[in-house]
Amino acid sequence: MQDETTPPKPYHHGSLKEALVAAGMEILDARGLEALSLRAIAAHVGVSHTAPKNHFGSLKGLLTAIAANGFHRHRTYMLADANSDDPKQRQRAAMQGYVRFAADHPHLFRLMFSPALCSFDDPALTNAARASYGVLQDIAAGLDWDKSGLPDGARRAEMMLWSMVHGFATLQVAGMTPPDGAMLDITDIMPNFGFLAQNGTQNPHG
Amino acid sequence: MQDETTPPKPYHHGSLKEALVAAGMEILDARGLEALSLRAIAAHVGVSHTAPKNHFGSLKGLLTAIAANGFHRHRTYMLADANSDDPKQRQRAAMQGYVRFAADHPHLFRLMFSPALCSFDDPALTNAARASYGVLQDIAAGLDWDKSGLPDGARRAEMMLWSMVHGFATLQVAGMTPPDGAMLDITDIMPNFGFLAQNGTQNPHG
DNA sequence: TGTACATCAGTGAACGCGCGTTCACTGATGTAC
DNA sequence: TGTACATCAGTGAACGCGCGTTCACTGATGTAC
Repeated sequence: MQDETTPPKPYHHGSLKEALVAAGMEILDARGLEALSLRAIAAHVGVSHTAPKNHFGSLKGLLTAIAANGFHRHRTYMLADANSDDPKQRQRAAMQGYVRFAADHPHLFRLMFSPALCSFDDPALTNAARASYGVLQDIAAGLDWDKSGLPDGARRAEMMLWSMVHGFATLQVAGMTPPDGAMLDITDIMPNFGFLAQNGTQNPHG
Repeated sequence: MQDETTPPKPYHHGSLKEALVAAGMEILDARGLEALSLRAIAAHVGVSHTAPKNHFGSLKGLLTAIAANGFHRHRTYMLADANSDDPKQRQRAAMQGYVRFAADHPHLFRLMFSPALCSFDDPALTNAARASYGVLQDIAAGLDWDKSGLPDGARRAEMMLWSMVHGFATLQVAGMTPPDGAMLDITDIMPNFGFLAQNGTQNPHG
């Protein structure tokens, strides 16, 4: 007795692949990385827990797809203010976007940097990660950070910027702040980076 | 038939608590964080897997003790050159020690910064972590990093230094390096920190 | 236009695994008197 | 010096749980002719 408003659930899902990735995201945000199992994801979509195998091969394949999607969103966060006229503002926004992404999706962020869980042999994942890293690269290129005259100055600047913002995000996600610490903004710990500084935004004295 | 060279194993271990922590360290280094279970640790010591409960209450209690021990070793790594006459060298060594610890004990490092796995309510853990952080604080105090005139300069400098070195170590442990990247030394990405720089140690040109 | 058949997508029961915890217990130790 | 007893430390079987994978299967779709 199936009336017209509740059509029978079709045998084939139609877009199960995308649905599984989306479900994985939701479980990550709601219940964390430890709750992210094949069975949990399949149940969230309302499908047999063996169904994902057809699309992803194994759990690791599904986690890899989720991580790749995460890097796309990560990039979007960093480009939130990409249309701003003010280059300083664009750069600040990218740094803040990196950190905000980690704060909004701490477990996804962890997954994305866990080579034990997702496979960085997968081009979809590495391409997504590279695209996200490209935003950082563009900023580092303008930094003129390394004045030592040594070669590899560009890479040093990139690695410096990446280390700092990644460390900040990681520590924040882990709840690690200096013993007496109030929350700082990422741009407030890099005032020496001329065009990144956001002087006077909080508690200016004098 | 027990000869004198193989005395019977005593019913009481004598120093099971310490032995369990040591076993946990060894399992972490040899087989990783995922292999670190109550049963594995107990088996490594040669004891019933319910025995740890008497000393640690639960798995989390044992992991917390392991993490606390990890922070002690972490501090020791940073103080490797603490007796050097050259303050620059002491500071460089501390940064490098932070990174080297993570490289030598990647899974322990991960555990130490996983509040989901070990309890930061335990004073033994927080004290050990604070002691380790103190080494960073001492370095940051000499940095004169924040020239903005804003209050909280000390905390900004600490957080900057901590973020950078922690990010660098985390990315290295995760196998994340810039797309074309050879391995850099932590001190090579911070040449602008005057007294931390180690100019000309690799590939100086001119 | 119809039919046969290969392929794809999803099912559901069963498997073995390792996990942390509970439980009643026993061996060893320490302490009061 | 001896004895009773409480406490501590470790045992080993059993529990229920959730996991990823395997397996034989069935429903749906697409394609060749």
